[in-house]
Amino acid sequence: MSSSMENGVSNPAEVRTFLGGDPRVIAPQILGAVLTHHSEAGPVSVRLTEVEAYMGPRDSEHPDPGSHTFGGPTARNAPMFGPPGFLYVYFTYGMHYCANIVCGPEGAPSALLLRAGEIVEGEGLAALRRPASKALKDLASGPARLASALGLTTADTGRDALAAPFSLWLPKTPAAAVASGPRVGVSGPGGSTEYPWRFWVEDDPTVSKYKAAKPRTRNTAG
DNA sequence: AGGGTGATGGTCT
DNA sequence: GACCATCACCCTT
Repeated sequence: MSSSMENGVSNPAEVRTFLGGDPRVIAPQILGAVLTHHSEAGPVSVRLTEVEAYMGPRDSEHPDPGSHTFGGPTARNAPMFGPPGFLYVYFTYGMHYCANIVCGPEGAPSALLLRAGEIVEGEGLAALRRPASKALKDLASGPARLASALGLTTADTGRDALAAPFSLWLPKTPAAAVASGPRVGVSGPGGSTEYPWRFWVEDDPTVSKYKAAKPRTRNTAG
């Protein structure tokens, strides 16, 4: 066993218990964790440096208008209503995937959006999947970039992140300097400072660049 | 270093 | 049919 393994936890039962609570509490502690995906082309591992917490539906103790569960269960968000430790992957903007790890006890759905990380294994494969990336630190410096680098698509939604072909390793000592602020790309009150549910490792170069979304109209003529 | 914008389709009302 | 939990690229400073 490697020394890094001795400094952390990868036992699925232990990790699932850890994920079974409030994602806003889990978020600062999961930073530094390493998620691995073994594909036929090889493994890619990412050390998480930025996550966002999303809470349960309307009738929960903490209503979250920014969450996909706000309107209640649908076919898409079904994994969020299941047990913790499973993946919720969705397709957005007609071209990108974003990956979450489900948190909270079953019946009180919540999740952590994996927003950014450092590729610590399989850089070559990750770079093949992310041809536009010009620097190693940008391979997973955004939610769609991270999903792409790991090779995650909606085919992976509902799959167990703690069992083959996935694994999740948790460090025993959490990241020292964690910052928090409003979530990115969330419109309405869910994106305000009243919901400072984005957490990141301070001064880490792989954290995504915050760019406020500007409202735009789309040309539907034709 | 940072703003503007085209691409492109699932999901839900 | 409006809205996206976005990215890359092309501009201007």
